[in-house]
Amino acid sequence: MLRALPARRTVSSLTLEDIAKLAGVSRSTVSRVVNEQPNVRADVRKRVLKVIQNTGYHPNAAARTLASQRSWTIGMILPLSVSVFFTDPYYPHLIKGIAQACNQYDYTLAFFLVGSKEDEEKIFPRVSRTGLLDGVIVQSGHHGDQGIIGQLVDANIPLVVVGRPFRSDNVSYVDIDNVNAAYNAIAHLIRLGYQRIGTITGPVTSAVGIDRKEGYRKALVERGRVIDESLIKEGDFTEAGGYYAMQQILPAEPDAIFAASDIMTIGAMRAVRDAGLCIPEDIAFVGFDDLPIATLSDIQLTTVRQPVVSFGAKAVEILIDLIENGIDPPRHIIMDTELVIRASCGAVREK
Amino acid sequence: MLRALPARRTVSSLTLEDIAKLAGVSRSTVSRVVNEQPNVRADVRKRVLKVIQNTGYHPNAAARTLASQRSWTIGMILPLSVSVFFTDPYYPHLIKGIAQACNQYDYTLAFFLVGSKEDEEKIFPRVSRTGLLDGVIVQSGHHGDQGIIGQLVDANIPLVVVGRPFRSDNVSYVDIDNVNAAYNAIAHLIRLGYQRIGTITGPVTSAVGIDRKEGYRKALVERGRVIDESLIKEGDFTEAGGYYAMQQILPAEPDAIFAASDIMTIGAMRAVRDAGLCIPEDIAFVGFDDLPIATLSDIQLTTVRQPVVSFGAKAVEILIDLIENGIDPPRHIIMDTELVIRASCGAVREK
DNA sequence: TTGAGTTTTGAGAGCGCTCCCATTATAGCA
DNA sequence: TGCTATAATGGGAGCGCTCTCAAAACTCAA
Repeated sequence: MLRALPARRTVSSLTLEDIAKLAGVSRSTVSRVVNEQPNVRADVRKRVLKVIQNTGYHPNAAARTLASQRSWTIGMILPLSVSVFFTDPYYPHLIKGIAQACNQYDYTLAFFLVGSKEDEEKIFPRVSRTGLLDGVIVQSGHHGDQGIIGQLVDANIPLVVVGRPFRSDNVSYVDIDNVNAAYNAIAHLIRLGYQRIGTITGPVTSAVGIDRKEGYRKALVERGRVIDESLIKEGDFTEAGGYYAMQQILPAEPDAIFAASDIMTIGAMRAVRDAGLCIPEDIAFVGFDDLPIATLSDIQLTTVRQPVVSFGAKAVEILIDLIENGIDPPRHIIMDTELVIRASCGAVREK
Repeated sequence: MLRALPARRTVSSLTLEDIAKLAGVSRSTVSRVVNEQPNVRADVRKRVLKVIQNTGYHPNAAARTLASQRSWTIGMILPLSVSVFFTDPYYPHLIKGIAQACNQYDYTLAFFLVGSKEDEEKIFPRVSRTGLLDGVIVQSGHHGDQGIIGQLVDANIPLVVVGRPFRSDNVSYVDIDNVNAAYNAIAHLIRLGYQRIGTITGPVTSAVGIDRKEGYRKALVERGRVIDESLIKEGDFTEAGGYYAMQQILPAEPDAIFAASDIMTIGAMRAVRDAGLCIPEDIAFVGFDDLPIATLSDIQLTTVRQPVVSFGAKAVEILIDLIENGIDPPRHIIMDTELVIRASCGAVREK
């Protein structure tokens, strides 16, 4: 043999049959007890439970999966540029929401990070192995996620997308109303009397980037304002991207900025301070996310709160629903956002 | 029946047998081809491969695991306080390292977040189900991880700990020399002429907290300095914790601070600025980690670089070694650190 | 052409569970 | 007390692989 086979683990762990023998019943009865099924006499159930307790028996996950065609494992795919994953606290929050919900429903969470082009090509074969996953959650909103979403849909694998994907028919997703959330943020700035409101958008290759920009335009246009393209720059959801975009907007002399994420807002505010200007006196800010960093910086951030942890929890719930009750029709969940008003927009006096 | 059983997925996916029939060979031969074993005639192999390609066949993961006693899945356990997970960029980096290595070796990564006391109790039963995981990586350095580490060791489950655990005999781990790394940082500050060097430690319930503090003491004592306890405060690896600890140290009038993480350094520097002092003129800083945030703030951070992404990659490599070649003897890997000198320690002029 | 050695192939058993169905025990009622 | 309806139990088949072992096919030298 050219290639050494991996060593066979010889863990002599207990089987259903062993427990059955010890409890003086059949395999089937033990199975019923383990799976909390009815139709087992109370005293028998108790006896079996005692043997299980004493022996520390756990059912073999693979055998169970093979026989039941269910793995009680869901996959989480994060297709994203590396820089964003490391700087944007959005992801830890999402992961937390998903992981917690998995704990709660006793599902195992398999984690797939798609960092490179090669990862991208191999992700579908890896994820679609039968007997591995019951369903998949994909974080959308970045380039390159359409491929895997399409493949999963075509393969009829239960799927929930976090953030509405571009082609959203046939796909279940959890999202917020990005247009409306941005609209409200801008309406707030207009109400406060700002005249030259700029925006740092997300990548225009993402639904999030497009929708929040659309909300910005809509709010201005509805009030008869002219859209000044020099007040609009594209960011990439990083601190550095926010800084750079802000530098580009500064010559257009904005008096308020709406940025499509808190982390970009932090970067943009740094650019403003570096230019010797004051926040919010010279330029006011509204961010997006309301993650802990929003209150960590010197200036408390006015920002659109989106329930990121709940995204995760909800995505898991829906996915389990799809797994157990079929993927049709697709479920679409729009969660609420809220404009949290703090100091950076100039509406509140700094303490 | 009281409790509805989950719907049985009726995915009529292909089996080895199907491929065998289509290729006109036996199940065994197809298995050999799939597993890249020798002793298959070249033309037969080609024919089988073609059928696999055309049909899009993937072996069933559960069946394979059941028969081979190997799941090609490893678990990653993050036992930690929620606040740290969200603010410290250490974790995304570690996750990246582990996830990338799993991609590379074609292992699946199962992710377990232990957030609460209940999670803590349930984690071992969840992880130790046979047929689920081939091995486990645990992030150490926090309270409450000793329980799960001990249980895994007792159960003979292949295990690699990231960060030396308290009881480190019998346990494989990946770590740095924290004492020495801190020692070098302090030596650098002494060399620059600072007289009242303080430190913000990690929790003294963690090996990291203890060791880095020990390095601090050692460097000072070796040079005949007296340890001033009012210059030493405990932090919790959060920005807010760094801020608070710094506020407590300020009355002791330090001229330099070594903080046990970059994120705490950021907080501490904020406290210094809030007190109207300048960095590094009034108080110099050395941090620990050298994650991207170190260069993101206004003042470029001098900091001890530890190879976090490599921790993850190395941990996976060692774990696979343990899985394939047995867990004895335990493997201990100490990786290199490096003091990265930037502006915050006063050694370099601010650009 | 034959026979020994080597390579290639196929059949069988079994991994540990679930689920169906047949059988047996129990309860309820006349 | 017998009879039926119902609850509890056990056995068998099968999930889709891997791995061992025996059989078949092939090689090559005498």
